[in-house]
This record gives sequence, structure tokens and C-alpha cells, in this order.
Amino acid sequence: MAKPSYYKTKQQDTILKYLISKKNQHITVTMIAEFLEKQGTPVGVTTIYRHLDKLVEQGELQKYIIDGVTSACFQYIGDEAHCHEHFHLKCENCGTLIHLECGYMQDLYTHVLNHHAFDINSFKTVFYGLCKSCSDKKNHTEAL
Amino acid sequence: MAKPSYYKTKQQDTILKYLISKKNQHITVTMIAEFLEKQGTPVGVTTIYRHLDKLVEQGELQKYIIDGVTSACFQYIGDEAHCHEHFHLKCENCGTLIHLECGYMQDLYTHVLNHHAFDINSFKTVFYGLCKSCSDKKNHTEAL
DNA sequence: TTGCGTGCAAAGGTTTTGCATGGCA
DNA sequence: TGCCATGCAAAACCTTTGCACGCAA
Repeated sequence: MAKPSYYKTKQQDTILKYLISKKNQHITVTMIAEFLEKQGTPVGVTTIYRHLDKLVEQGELQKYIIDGVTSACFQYIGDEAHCHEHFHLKCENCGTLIHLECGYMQDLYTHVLNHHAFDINSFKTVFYGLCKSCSDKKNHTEAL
Repeated sequence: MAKPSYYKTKQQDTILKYLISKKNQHITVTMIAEFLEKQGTPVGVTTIYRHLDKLVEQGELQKYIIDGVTSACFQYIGDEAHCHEHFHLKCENCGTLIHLECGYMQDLYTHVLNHHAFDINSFKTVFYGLCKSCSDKKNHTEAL
């Protein structure tokens, strides 16, 4: 698996450069397509999808989906694939996406690995819940 | 919010009965539609979507999405909405979905709430990673 | 009788597939 | 030249919306 590209093409290079420039940032296929369009180096969405799939297989790119966001999200991580401390938090109310770096998550990773024999991929995992301001709001408005 | 139904209808009742019979189990809109069809009480998917939305708003039903599963997943939980110990684990390789009940998760919930001011919804949160057998397989096949 | 509930049909959006053409090696 | 890469068009899906009719109260 993780088939490498046989040919080096302009499109491949263009996409990869963009991904690297947005390293560790949240992007979507539409964002990529629009940016490349504006930049004067348009690439067909089919091609973008195919390259992203390949990079995900190779582990250089993380794909994650978020409820309420209609398209898939990606984050280029290069060779930091085994970081266990970066998680996503998504507020179910206001939609804010928080990137969380926290040592406790390393413990969580270890716990689940040792006690439940499950190797968590932190980048792909999205925690849902309520951020502080929305949580406060809800409590104030609890009288519906 | 959480608008109650004004009218009591056969469809509403049929859907709710099915959900309750599958309590704490993983279901999709298609599964519901097919079951009701076979049972001789077909309900249009539009209606199913609308009732599910309402139940999610009311907190009786949890919606979660899983990468690789093209449609949304639901789980009827009734009034157990505030359990912080039930999480989902999804193997990225074989697709197995594990329902995890674990006291450590209560600690995780507390940690994130106290240190990061974020109130995690455990039912909606899906951990991605590798289950033991797939993890073992990967290590054996590491020679690609 | 009133007006919400239902469900068909159509629209909307993302992602995949078929296929002819283009371009790397 | 051989083959993979590309990208248009169309298909495949899931989900939402519009609208006319049905049905609960």
C-alpha cells in the first residue's frame, strides 16, 4: 500500500506546496481548489481528491470529519504522525474548532493502549462538546 | 428550542418504538427505513430525518458521524444523556466500532472541563485508531 | 376546520467513476 | 512510445427543501 507517484507532475507539486504552507492547519478540498484557482494554477477537484487520498494513505496527511461541516477536513502533518498530544475539540453549539495540545492526552493514549488494546490516532479524533462561553450561555438560558 | 410535537402520529410512534427497541445500539436512517418497510409500516425518509432531528435536539438521541461510513449514525439513549463514561472507538483499518465504558473517561471528562473549560459530550465523540488485531497485523507487515 | 405532519419529487452538496486527452520518463 | 496523470462530465450518495395532500385535535 501507500503507492508512491510514478510521475512527478506540476499539479502534484502545486498541491503539496500548498499543503505544506498550511501545515497543521485545517483545510478542505474547496479551500485548496479555490486557492489554486486564484493563484493561477488551477487543479481539477478530481485530481485534488486523488492526491489527498494518496497522502492520507502514506500518513503525511490527516483526514478528519466534523459533524456540521459538510466536507472532509485535512491537516498536513508531515512526519509528526505519531504525536499523541494534539486533539481537536469542536463546540457543538458555536462550531469553534479548538486545537488542543495537552500532556494529559498522552496519558489517555497510554491508558487506552494498555487497558483497551487500542492505538488512538489523536489527529483524527474529534471531541464534541460545549466550549466555555456556550456552556455558560446554556446555563443562563436554561429557563427555555 | 427542543420543540415538542403537537400532534401524535403513527409514524412518530413507529419510529420511536424502533429506536427504543435498539436502545444504545448503532443505527442509521437507512436501517430504520428498511426495517419499517419490511415490518409493513413504511415511513418516508424525509419524515425519519425530521423526527431524528427533533429527538437529537431534545437530547434523547445522539448523532455521531464516522469516517468511512457515508451516512450519519444514531444511538437512542433516552435519559442517560449525561453519562461521561461511554465512548466510541473506531478502528481505521477494519472498521470495527467499539463501545467503551471506562472510568478513566470520567477522569478525562473532568480534566478537560477543569483545565480546558470544555464540556465533552462522550456519546458524540469517536476515537479513531487501530484495534489490537489490526495493530498487530500492521507491525507484522511493516516490511511493505 | 385548522394547521401541523407526511412524503413525493427535486434540489443541493460532496465525493467517486468513466473515459478521452495530456504529459512525464 | 508507453503509461500514468489529469480533468471534464456524469453518476452515486446522503440530506434538505418545496409543496400539495392527509390527518390529528
